[in-house]
Amino acid sequence: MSSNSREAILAAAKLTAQTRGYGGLNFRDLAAEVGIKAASIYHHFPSKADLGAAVARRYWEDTAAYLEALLTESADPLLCLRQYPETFRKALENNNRICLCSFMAAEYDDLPEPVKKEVRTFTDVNVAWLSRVLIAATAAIPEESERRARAIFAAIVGAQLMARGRADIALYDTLIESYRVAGLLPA
Amino acid sequence: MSSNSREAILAAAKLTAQTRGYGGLNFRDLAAEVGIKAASIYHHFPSKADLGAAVARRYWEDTAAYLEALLTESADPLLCLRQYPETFRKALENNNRICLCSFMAAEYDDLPEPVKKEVRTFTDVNVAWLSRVLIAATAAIPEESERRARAIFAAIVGAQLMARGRADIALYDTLIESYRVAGLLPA
DNA sequence: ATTACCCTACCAACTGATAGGTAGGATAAA
DNA sequence: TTTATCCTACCTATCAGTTGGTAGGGTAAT
Repeated sequence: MSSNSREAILAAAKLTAQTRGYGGLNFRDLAAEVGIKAASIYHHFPSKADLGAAVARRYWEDTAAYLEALLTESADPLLCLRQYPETFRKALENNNRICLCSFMAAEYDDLPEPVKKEVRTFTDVNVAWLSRVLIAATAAIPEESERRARAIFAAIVGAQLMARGRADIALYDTLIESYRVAGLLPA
Repeated sequence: MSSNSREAILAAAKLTAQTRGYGGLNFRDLAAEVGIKAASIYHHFPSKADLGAAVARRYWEDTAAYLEALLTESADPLLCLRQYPETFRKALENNNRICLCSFMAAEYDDLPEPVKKEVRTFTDVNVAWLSRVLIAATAAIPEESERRARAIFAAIVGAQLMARGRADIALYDTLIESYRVAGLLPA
């Protein structure tokens, strides 16, 4: 445990950014949540941009690990695919939060370049995983499955955002169900 | 012409909010764009919350009028439906902006109640219009078409957000095309 | 004695908001 | 037709609070 505070900062920043975005992050509140002073954060992160990038990076790293574990546990790729929307549902369950990178995608113009890069990678990780699972589950050709992977990802992100705007998880569920009915997601 | 500045403020605030959100709005920059002083904005809007609500309200009013005109001009509801994604495309064309209410949906927790209300109405206006057109175009039952309307709206919002995160309008186009292929949107 | 970690005490810049005033046009009573 | 009164639309000056960030010092473990 080289640094407990660093991890605590990262965790608190993640939760805040899922509710208030990158612009909503501030050192004082963050420090208070962790139990240190604002200036002490600078010992772990040289600037807000660095913190933001670290948070976004950790976010896609965790996502990648989680999705990988899903595939390892289950032999059935179709089952994995059906479970995918559950990942985004969890954010809503956690106090009507949304995906960190969805929020930051909205804030894109105001993001420092290093943060932008990590946000982009989050999308890449998700699309790559979906595409891979899609190929395994439906035997589609790579190019086609990549297009479909992107469509699924975008649709789910939109569903999450719309559900947040109503603070209504049930709305998210019906949207996902509608995607299945329409044929965007496997039934 | 009771007040030209009021309209100018509304127009400038709309553009800014589409790029930086409600939190990104500030009186000084806004005033500078309009050509007046920050304090003078208070003559037209009692508070930032009032300004935000007025901007969001004007936004859905304009959208409602535009969509209504679409229906009036064309006799074919299916054609209207096919044109719908074009509305959201225009925001991206305009300097990689997104729908004001998508951004504000992300910021939902930090929004004053009056602003929240107008943001919700924007969704209602869009879903109601889509539902109506869907019924006319596909002869579906109201309940079913409402579910589908919501799905279409959410998917398009997601596509717009994803395209912004890459500053890539072509990505938006391929996503919409994928929705058609998948059967979410009419081909 | 060096490093990791955290502190107090600042700072300049910026935030929404208020107080109080000015210029000019409309209205209406004298 | 002058005078008094009010209104719209803006101004300057200032406020208290918050922001990201810095300087420099303390302390405990290695």
